[in-house]
Amino acid sequence: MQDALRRFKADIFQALAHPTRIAILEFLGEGELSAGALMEKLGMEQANVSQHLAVLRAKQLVVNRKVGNQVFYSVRDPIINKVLQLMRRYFHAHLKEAMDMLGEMEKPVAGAK
Amino acid sequence: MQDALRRFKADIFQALAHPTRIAILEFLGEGELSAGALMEKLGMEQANVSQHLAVLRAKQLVVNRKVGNQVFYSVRDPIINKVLQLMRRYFHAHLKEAMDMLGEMEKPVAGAK
DNA sequence: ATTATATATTCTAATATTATTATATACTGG
DNA sequence: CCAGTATATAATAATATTAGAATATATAAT
Repeated sequence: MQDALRRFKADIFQALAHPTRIAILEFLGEGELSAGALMEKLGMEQANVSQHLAVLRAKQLVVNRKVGNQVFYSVRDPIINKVLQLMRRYFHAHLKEAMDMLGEMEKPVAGAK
Repeated sequence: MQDALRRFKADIFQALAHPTRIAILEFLGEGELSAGALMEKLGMEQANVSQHLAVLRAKQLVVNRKVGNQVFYSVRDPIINKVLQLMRRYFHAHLKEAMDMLGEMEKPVAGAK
């Protein structure tokens, strides 16, 4: 069971582990948005955004409701926003190292990347 | 910049996105441990644990100090523990769906899984 | 010096994730 | 019904991550 719980958490983190999906969640943190609106804000391909939304849906991080032609998305549980908030704090606490990490982007650590 | 920030966050989440690494961080949450002790607790191959530690090190989620023969690890910033705590709350809030998700483990969603 | 112990790295095959392109579905207005 | 708009899915090629086996390095003990 302990292990199942960890797999669950890992799955959620996996869903969070993409800049586009983080952007989506951050935009949705300010309120409900249609898929099209998100696409606009992100400035990305329709199909790509839709796929990332599918990932977030699969892990139930977002919910959607259909209104006529459009599909509106929102974050299911504000805890997720809190997690992202914590990450912001973490980022600021380690700004310097973070910048370095972003700069290199290619440290030759085995198995890592 | 906004985008760099999101890449940074995504990278951290990526590092968290594995059950073994979550287990490692949770064990370390209770206090410093040697690589060997972790290996014991996890019941996994030495090389495998070492690789996961390398990932956590690369993202600076853990720090290590060498004492003679051994290497002791600890969590660098307690914010990470808070994140894991929040995930526990999230898990409990959605226990039922979580169980379902773990049960299936193979929903055919495009781009996902 | 030799052997033993603790930990890290390299290599590799299997698997998963990603962006892109093409196509499909669903709803709306005429 | 037909055309148009909004969104989702499928297929695919490029890339990344994973576990496991083999090997390397560093320290300690004899």
